[in-house]
Amino acid sequence: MEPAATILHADLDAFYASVEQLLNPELRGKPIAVGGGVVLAASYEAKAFGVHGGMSGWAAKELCPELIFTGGHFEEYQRLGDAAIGILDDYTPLVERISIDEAFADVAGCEHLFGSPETIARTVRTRVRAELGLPISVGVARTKHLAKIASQVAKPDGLVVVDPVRELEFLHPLPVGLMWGVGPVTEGKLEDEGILTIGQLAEQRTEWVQRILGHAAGEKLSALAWNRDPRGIVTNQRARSAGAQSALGKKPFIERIYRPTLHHLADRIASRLRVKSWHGHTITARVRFRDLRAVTRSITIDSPISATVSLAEIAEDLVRVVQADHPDERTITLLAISVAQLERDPLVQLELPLDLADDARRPGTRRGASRLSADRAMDAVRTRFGREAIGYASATLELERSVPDAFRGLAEKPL
DNA sequence: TCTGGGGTCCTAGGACCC
DNA sequence: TCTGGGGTCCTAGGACCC
Repeated sequence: MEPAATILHADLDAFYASVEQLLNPELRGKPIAVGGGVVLAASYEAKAFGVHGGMSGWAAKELCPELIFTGGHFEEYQRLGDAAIGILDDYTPLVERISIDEAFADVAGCEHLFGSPETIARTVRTRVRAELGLPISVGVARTKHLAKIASQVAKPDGLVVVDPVRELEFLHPLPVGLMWGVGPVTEGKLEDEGILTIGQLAEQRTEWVQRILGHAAGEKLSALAWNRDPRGIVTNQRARSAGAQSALGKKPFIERIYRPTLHHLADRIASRLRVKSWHGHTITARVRFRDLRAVTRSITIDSPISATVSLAEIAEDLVRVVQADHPDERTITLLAISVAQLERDPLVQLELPLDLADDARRPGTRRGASRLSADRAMDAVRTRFGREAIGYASATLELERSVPDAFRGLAEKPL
């Protein structure tokens, strides 16, 4: 007997835009974009004009002069996204959330309670529409990869069930760009070889694909082209790194500019880490120049980092290394910090001089411990009175923010 | 007037160790 | 002194995902 198609992939359609149209009936049926300087999400009416996420607001307005810019209901995005995924939880504990608006679920063994996978998918779609007022597309298949492709094919507001005996019939005529892991670069390389469909990719030997795309990517895509996808549902994924970035427009590459920005970024990251008593060992700073070329410098240190000022100082040092290596670059357009090699330290509450990296940088001092204590006091104030209540002077200066902090939180993966 | 923010994984070279 | 091979870690860059 063939294994059954029990994996669901559920994906809310044009999510932020749909929420805005839900909240304000006057926006329904109209081309709208969430965001301003950059389009974070576009309604289907706007997509018909070629407007899409990531595009500058200016370019979007060119394509669609009657485009309405709106948005800002961040709490509603979070609440409705959680509620939609919560409906999946009613049918199976095996739910893997991918982002605010997307999740996989495995309903194997749920038939006697709730009906077939297709029935459950229909029920989920009906409930999301009835209880939340939002359109959601669902794909049902035997593997995650195929379920994901099915939901993309089902959009907007549709359902596609892939019969296990007709998988390749469904998969092979589709363009390679629909595959997980094929972006513009890979698609271009394959097109150069005359490969446009998943079926054409499947015809090639794995060794050949690996030579074109690299060892790992070649092996993975060759398998996926035959719908060989070994991945199961993984619940409660934790982040392996935490970062923050800020686009700056065009700013001179000088300390007076990058120092306050790095402190603000360090503050965001370090406070997130401290909430969960995490710390990290590898710190990466990224600087993007005017031509969008980005350079990174990183360092791995034995002792853990979770104090804001220590993280900021290390990031500053890394940025100074970038500057020394690129003396001709006078303008920067983005700064980013990321912390990886995350660990939870069982000793963290002892307030030992944990920040040995900082101490190593200043032999004979024990400032790391006091920094962490000060941070914890500040965290406590923020817990009671909100993030904006208190902060480092240098980090709370008037920074130009292209995207509000409330939006940033939506993209964060739980630590 | 091209490009926001938070992530994951892979590759390739070099250092270092056995 | 030179030479071999394998494994691991670190660093920099890049592709991709939502």
